[in-house]
Amino acid sequence: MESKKLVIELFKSNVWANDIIQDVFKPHDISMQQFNVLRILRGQKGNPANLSDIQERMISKMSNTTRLVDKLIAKGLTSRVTCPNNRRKVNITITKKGLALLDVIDPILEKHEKEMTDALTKEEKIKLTSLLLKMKKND
Amino acid sequence: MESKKLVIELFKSNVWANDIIQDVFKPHDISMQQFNVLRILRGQKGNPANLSDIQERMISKMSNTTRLVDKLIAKGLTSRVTCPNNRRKVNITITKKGLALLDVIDPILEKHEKEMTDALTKEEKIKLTSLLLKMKKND
DNA sequence: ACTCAACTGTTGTATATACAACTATTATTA
DNA sequence: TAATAATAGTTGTATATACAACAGTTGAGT
Repeated sequence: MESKKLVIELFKSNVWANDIIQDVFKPHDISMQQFNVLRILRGQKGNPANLSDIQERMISKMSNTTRLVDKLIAKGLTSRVTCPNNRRKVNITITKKGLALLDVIDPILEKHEKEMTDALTKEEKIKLTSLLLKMKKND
Repeated sequence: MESKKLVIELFKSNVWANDIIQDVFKPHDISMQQFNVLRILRGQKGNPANLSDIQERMISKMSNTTRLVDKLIAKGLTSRVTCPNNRRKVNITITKKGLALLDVIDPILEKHEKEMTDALTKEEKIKLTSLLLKMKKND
């Protein structure tokens, strides 16, 4: 019974968190997944990434990273060129416009992350995080 | 920082749980949402439900419950007739085939729910559940 | 009874995601 | 070196979801 309750609460928590986070991104015409790609690209610090690099670091597995990048390119937030030394690969980089968008969204996201967890003390947040990790056998 | 870590871990936990739970339903050609509708209908104990009844009890909000029920009907798991006393409403009921499917899936789901949380003690499961509830200001 | 608002559900459209088939390129190996 | 396998990414298709517009039915006020 505790297991069932927990699993249900996990799903409810996701719906709840999703609703809040999507509201952060919606005004900037970007999805959470697209934002994650941008963050990964920024983390490359100028070095290009190829598709499998991005996929590895995405939260959800994403079989369709190609189309995700397509959309970012259409918005001018990333660029893509085929890799000269291995023409199967592509070099994906974030543009200045993409970096600027991240600069706008970052503080808003952080504010919402704080607000949505403000019913918990710092210790409770840490405890909750570690229980989630333990559940997934990831600690 | 604890807030950001927690939010990320929430999303990762959902991806993780989704993967496991979807594997439970996939062999039975049913989605988690469809299964939830069936469970709600079974909970009616013979009384029909209309769409808004179902929507209220769904985990995710579902603007498309109509089509979800369409699919269950196509599989012979539910039936739908317009409500005689209020023709705007529909009476949705679960069929014997639907009940039988739930009987098959229930123990499998329960097994997976236990297994996926078996890294936690009973007390930790309860603690985790209550922290999730507290986070959402739902306790 | 007539008009208008509210309710209930359905449908259209756009976007997102999952899975499999496919293309092009590079590496292996016989 | 020719054939085959492995790699990297793209595209097709089906399904899922979100949001808005729509249609039919009922209720309320005049």
